[in-house]
Amino acid sequence: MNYPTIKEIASIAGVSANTVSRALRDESGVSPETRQLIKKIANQIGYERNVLASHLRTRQNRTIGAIIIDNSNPFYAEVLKGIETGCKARGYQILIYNTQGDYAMEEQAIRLMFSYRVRGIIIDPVPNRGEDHLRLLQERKFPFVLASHYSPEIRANWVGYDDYQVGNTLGEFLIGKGHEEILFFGGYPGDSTYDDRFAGFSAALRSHGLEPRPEQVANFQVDSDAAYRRMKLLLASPRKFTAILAYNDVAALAALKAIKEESLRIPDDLALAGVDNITMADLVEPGLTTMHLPKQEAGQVAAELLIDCIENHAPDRRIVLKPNLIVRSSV
Amino acid sequence: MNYPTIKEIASIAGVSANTVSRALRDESGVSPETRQLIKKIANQIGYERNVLASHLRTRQNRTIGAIIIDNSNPFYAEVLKGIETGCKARGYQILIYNTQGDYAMEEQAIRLMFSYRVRGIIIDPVPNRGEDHLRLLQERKFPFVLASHYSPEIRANWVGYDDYQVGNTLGEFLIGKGHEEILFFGGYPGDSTYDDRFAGFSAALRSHGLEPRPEQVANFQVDSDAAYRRMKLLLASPRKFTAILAYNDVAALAALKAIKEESLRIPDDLALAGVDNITMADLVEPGLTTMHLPKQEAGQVAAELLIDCIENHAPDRRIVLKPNLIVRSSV
DNA sequence: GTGAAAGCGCTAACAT
DNA sequence: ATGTTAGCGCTTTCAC
Repeated sequence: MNYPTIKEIASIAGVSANTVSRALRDESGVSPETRQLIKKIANQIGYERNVLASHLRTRQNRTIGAIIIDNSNPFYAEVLKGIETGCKARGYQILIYNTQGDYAMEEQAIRLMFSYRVRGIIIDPVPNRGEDHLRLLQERKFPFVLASHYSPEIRANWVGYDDYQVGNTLGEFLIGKGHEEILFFGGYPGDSTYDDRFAGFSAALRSHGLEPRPEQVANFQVDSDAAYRRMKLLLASPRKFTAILAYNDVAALAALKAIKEESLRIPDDLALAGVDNITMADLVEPGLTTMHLPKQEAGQVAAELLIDCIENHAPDRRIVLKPNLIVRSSV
Repeated sequence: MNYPTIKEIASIAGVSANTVSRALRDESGVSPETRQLIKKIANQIGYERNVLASHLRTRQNRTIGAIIIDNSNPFYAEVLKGIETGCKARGYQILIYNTQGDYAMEEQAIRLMFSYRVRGIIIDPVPNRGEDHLRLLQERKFPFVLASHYSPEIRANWVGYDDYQVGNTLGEFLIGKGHEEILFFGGYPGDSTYDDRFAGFSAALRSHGLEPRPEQVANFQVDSDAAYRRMKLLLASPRKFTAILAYNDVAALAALKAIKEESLRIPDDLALAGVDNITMADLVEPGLTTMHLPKQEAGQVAAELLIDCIENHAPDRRIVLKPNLIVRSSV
C-alpha cells in the first residue's frame, strides 16, 4: 500500500513541501486560502501523516508502553482499560506487552519499548525478583510509572491502593463479626501488595489481642486453579479457621467453589472475603464481601501522571487510591 | 534521554556507520572480528536500534494494530491475549485501540493505525453499522483480519466460531432435556454472531416441530447490568419459558443472579445455558452449561493469518473454530 | 570486507 | 507568506 506524502500534496497544490507541512500542522505563516486548499487536497487523496518520519525529525511522539503481567486477568484488564482511556484523552497510543510475571520478559519488554522510542512506560512490575531494569530506567531518567506493585527500594512514580488499609479494614470487619481464627489465603511475601495487606491484617488482629499464626497463612501465587486446589487441601484436614480473608477475588471465588463442594454453608460454617470487587463478585451466591479497588481509575491516573512527566517534566509522585469496603452476604 | 546511534558505535570501533549497520543486522560482508567488536560495543553502550528510522528507509516494520470493542470484557480480553501470543512468536508488536462499539471511533482507530504505518490490522468490527472503512481497507489492499464478527458483504480474512452450531447444539440439548419453551436472551439482529446463533437455534426447534416465537426472544446489547435488569422484568410478568439460552455467559450470569433473587431453583424451575465458557462459568453455583469457544486460539490464529498475509501475501482465508458443549448442572 | 553517498518523509532554520 | 537547504538514524547502492 502506498501512502501519499507531503511532496505529492505540494506538487498538486503548486507549493513547497514546507508550506504543506506547516499548513497541516496548523502552524502560522500560511495564508488562509493556501491552508484550506492544502487541507482539501490532503483529504481528497487520503493523506495520513507518517508519525514515524515525523518522530525522526522532532524526537517527539505520542506513544507509550504498557507492560503488564496478563491482560486476560480481569484485574489487569480493567487497569489497562483505564490506561487506554487516559491516553486517548491526551492523544497518546499504547504498545502493550504481557510479561506473564516472567522477569526476563519484563526486561525484554523494556528494551523493545526503547527500540520504538516510546516516550514513557507504565509498568506493573513482576514482584520480588530484583529491580535491575527499574533502576536502569531511573538512571537514564526515563519517564515511567509503577502500577499496583512497587519496590521499597525504588522511589518513582507510583499509582496504587492503600493496601495496608485493605488488610486492616477486612481484618477489623471479620473480627467485628466474631471471628478470631482467620485464614489469610493467597499471595506471597516480598510482593508489596501482599506485604501491606498482611501487615494491615496483622495489626487488626493485634489491636484485639490476637496474633497471626503460621498455620493460618497459605502462601501461593494466585490463579484460579491453584487457589481451588489449595482450598480443597485445606478443607480435607481439620479446620483451624472460621473465616477466610483471600488475597483477591479470584482466589476467593475459587475458594467459594471448593467450599460449596464440601457442602459447607457460607457464611454460617465459614465466612469469606476477597479483594478487588471484580464484576463476578456481585454475581455469585452468596455475594462476595470484598474491598472495591478503583482499577480503571488507577490506570487512568497512571496515564495522566506519565504524560505529565513526559510533557511537563513533572516531579515523581506517589498516588494512593482509597479502597472501599463492599459488604455482601458472604461474611 | 539520549540513545546511542550507529554513528557513535562506528566512531568508537573505527569503522563506517554502514559496517555497523550490516554487522548488527547479521548481514554478510563483515569480518567475524569486526562484527564481534561492533556487537560488543553496542552492548556496552546500550544501543537499541531505532525501529522508526529503520522503517523509514525499509518501509518494513513489525507492528500491527488491534482494534477491539472493549479489552475489559473477559471475552475480548482472552482474544487480545491470543493476539499478543501469536504476535510475540513472530516478533510483532501491537498497538491497541478500544472502540467501545462506537463506529466513529473505529474509523478513527484505522486512520491512527495508518499514521503509524502498521503493516496490518486485526479488527473486531462494530456490527451492524455499515462497512465503509472495511471496504476502504479492501480497496487499498491493506492486510486485515476480522475477528469474531464478520460482514456478509465483505469477503476478507476472518477467524471466528461456528456460531450456527453454537445455537444448534444448545437448542438440541435443551430440547433433549424436555424443554419446549426456550427464551433466547440477549444480542440483536444484524450482528453476524447473533444471526448465526439464532438461525442454529431456530433450526433445532423446527427439527422438533417447534417454532421460535417473538415473545421468546429478548433483544438487547449485552452487558451485565442490562441483562440483569431485563431478566428482572421478564421474571416479574407471567413466565412463558422453562429454559433460557443466553447470548453469552455474561448475560447468563446476570440472569442467574436475577433468577436466584426470585428464589427460583436452577435447573428445576428454570434451566439456563450460556456461550463462551468464561472462567466464572465454572465457579458459580450451579455450574453454567455453556459452549466453550477457543478465545485465545482465535486471537492467535488471527495473528498468524495476518502475518502470513503481510509477509507472504497469503490469500484471504476464513477460519472457523469448533465450539464445544460443556455440560454443567444449570440445565 | 569496507566506505562514501544518497534518500526514506518529515520539520527546523534560514532565506527571500 | 512562501521556498530552499539540511538533517533526524537508518539502509541501500555502488564503488573500491
